Amino acid sequence: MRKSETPEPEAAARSVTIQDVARRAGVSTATVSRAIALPERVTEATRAAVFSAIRETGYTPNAAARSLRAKSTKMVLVLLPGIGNSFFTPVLNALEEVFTEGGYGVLIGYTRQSRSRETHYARVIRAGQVDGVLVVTGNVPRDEEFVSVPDTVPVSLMFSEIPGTPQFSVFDVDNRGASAEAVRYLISQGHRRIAHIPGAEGGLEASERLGGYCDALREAGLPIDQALIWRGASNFDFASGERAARDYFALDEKPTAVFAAADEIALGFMRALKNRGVGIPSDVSVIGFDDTEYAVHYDPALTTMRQPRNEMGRLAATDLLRRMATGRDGTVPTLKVRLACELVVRESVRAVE
Amino acid sequence: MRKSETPEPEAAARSVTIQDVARRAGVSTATVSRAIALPERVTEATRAAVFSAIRETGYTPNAAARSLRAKSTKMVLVLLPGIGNSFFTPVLNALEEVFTEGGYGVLIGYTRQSRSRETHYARVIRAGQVDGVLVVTGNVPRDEEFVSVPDTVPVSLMFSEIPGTPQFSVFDVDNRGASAEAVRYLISQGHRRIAHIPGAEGGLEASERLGGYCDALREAGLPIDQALIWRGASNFDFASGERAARDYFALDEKPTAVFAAADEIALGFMRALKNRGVGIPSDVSVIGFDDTEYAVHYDPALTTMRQPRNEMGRLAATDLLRRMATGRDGTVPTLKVRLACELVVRESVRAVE
DNA sequence: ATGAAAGCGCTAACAG
DNA sequence: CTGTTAGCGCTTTCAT
Repeated sequence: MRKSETPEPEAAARSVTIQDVARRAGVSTATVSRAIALPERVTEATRAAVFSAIRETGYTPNAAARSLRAKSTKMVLVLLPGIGNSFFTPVLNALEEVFTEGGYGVLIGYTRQSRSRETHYARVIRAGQVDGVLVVTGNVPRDEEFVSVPDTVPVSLMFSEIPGTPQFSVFDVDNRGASAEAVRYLISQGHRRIAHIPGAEGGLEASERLGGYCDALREAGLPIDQALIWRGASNFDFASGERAARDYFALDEKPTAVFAAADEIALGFMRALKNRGVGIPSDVSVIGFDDTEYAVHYDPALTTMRQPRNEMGRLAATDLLRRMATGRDGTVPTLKVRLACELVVRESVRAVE
Repeated sequence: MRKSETPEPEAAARSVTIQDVARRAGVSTATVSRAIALPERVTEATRAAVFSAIRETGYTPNAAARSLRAKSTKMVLVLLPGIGNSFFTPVLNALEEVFTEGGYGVLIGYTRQSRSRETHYARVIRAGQVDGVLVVTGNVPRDEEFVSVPDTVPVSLMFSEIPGTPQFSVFDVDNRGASAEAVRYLISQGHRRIAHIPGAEGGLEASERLGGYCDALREAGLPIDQALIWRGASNFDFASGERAARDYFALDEKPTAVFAAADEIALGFMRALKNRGVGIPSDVSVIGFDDTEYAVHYDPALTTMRQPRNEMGRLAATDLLRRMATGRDGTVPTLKVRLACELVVRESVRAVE
């Protein structure tokens, strides 16, 4: 291990630059740069000399200098809402994998539904710190600055579109249609009195899912009863489901089935009911939305509409990669991809009559 | 909205630089730089002129140029193992919050227990792309290059230390002691025949927890029976718990209680038992480790040893912030912080006899 | 095929 | 208090 690897004893702190490599290889810095970027454009001998100099010095190109010159940072910003549920874990996993493979680093940002945070990240983008942005959230970044950015940096949206923004690629599902399908399934199992626990108001996903619920009811000639729509969810979380349970218990004429706008809501609701001795699905059937990790492991295993989160992540990342590669000339068209959801039948719904 | 915000029609693509601001404000670039960094060092009038020029032009300092000059990127790298469970969600949440507040961006990297990935991230560090590194994982990055980096960039470890690396700060829990405490609790409830489902072999955490299990048994004068140690976990995941259930059913003389090395393992195990009609805790008591989000919502709610993940994240981030602030002179001592776990009694353990 | 030189956008001496 | 100047480390013409 004891080699001539320490250039000069006194030059302790300074890190090794392309200059050091050039000197050592007996060539110019331009040649070193070329040997790395365009190996076929230098002599075999030169290349060898350069690479051994690189190895000997332990040289790694400085990212900031490269970015400054190239006007590209090889980083993307992934914006998440930052609510602490696990819905986003597989998404982030897929994104990190594809981006890293494509040579990009992943900078994450949690917007936490806060204006100042959105402004902060808008600044990050304008500072040229990232080459692309992926907004993974049900919450629309309302910041004007934000919507004004994308002419220079490609932006994609996951799960929730922003109406009137053709400059963004979008990867989502048909929330309304899938929700209708979920409710139709309940109806097909003989349920006639079906309640709904919507997500937090204000979000596009929540209102679409509510819309789908109503569609299916209307379609079947069933009445839409406001007493069966248990609003008040603060998020797609357990607590919202537990809160909805109070509405259930307050009701005289109970529904036989419930469509929750998210798995976590469904799980919270089920737990609260079981705690008070209500059997699922013997007394009430429950269907969720998302198919998160815990849906299958819960008891009873949750019947739900699966959103292909991993696939959506892979597609969104691949598209962004493609758009970033083609400069910012906007020659690459944006994509609006709507994936299919899939009904996953497990144990939480039973047929009645 | 139609204002003079478009500087020159032809200067479309080029982004606004400090030069543009200086010209507009009628000062030098140095003054602009100062007005931003050291506002108190310029005249009131100058400051006003500069800031209105900034506003008018929509200027945002270029991150790459700043990093190149300042030799600091204001970014940290958070390395995660990348297994798809939700254990890390709150950790990442805490980290992002503290780092963002401290003015740092968070670059994430999933090592996925892959050598090449570790090498990749070692390169990111050496490229000066980050000012600090947080290794959040039970898996030790074995890469030599990795261990050789930290003289230049502060590195901290969470959940699992690397023996012989005083240059890293460490934030973990006493896995062995906490596990012993969990098993002691089982013993205090009258259990004498207690099984253990260890985590994946090779990890320090898994072996420590197994050690704690043995400690508590020995302490109580109970035999350590290899037939009650159900090895074969591949990770801290559901599947490992389900696999352990097979060992349970294969056994003639069943244990009355089980200590699982992680909540997810416990949940997978419980689910498998319940599926075959085994009651929890009526037939078997189960205790977990971690207190992840789902432990409390499961039925029965899981009794477990809580790791203060959020607090650990906050402390680790704060320490790294502090170490990054003090240059790389290494004058700031590293910390070895061992936090206390807490037994959370819920419904999955019952007293026997 | 290689080298010289310019310059990306910014900050930090150093003068004035 | 403000301007001039140099230069961070790299890539990229433009010559040779």
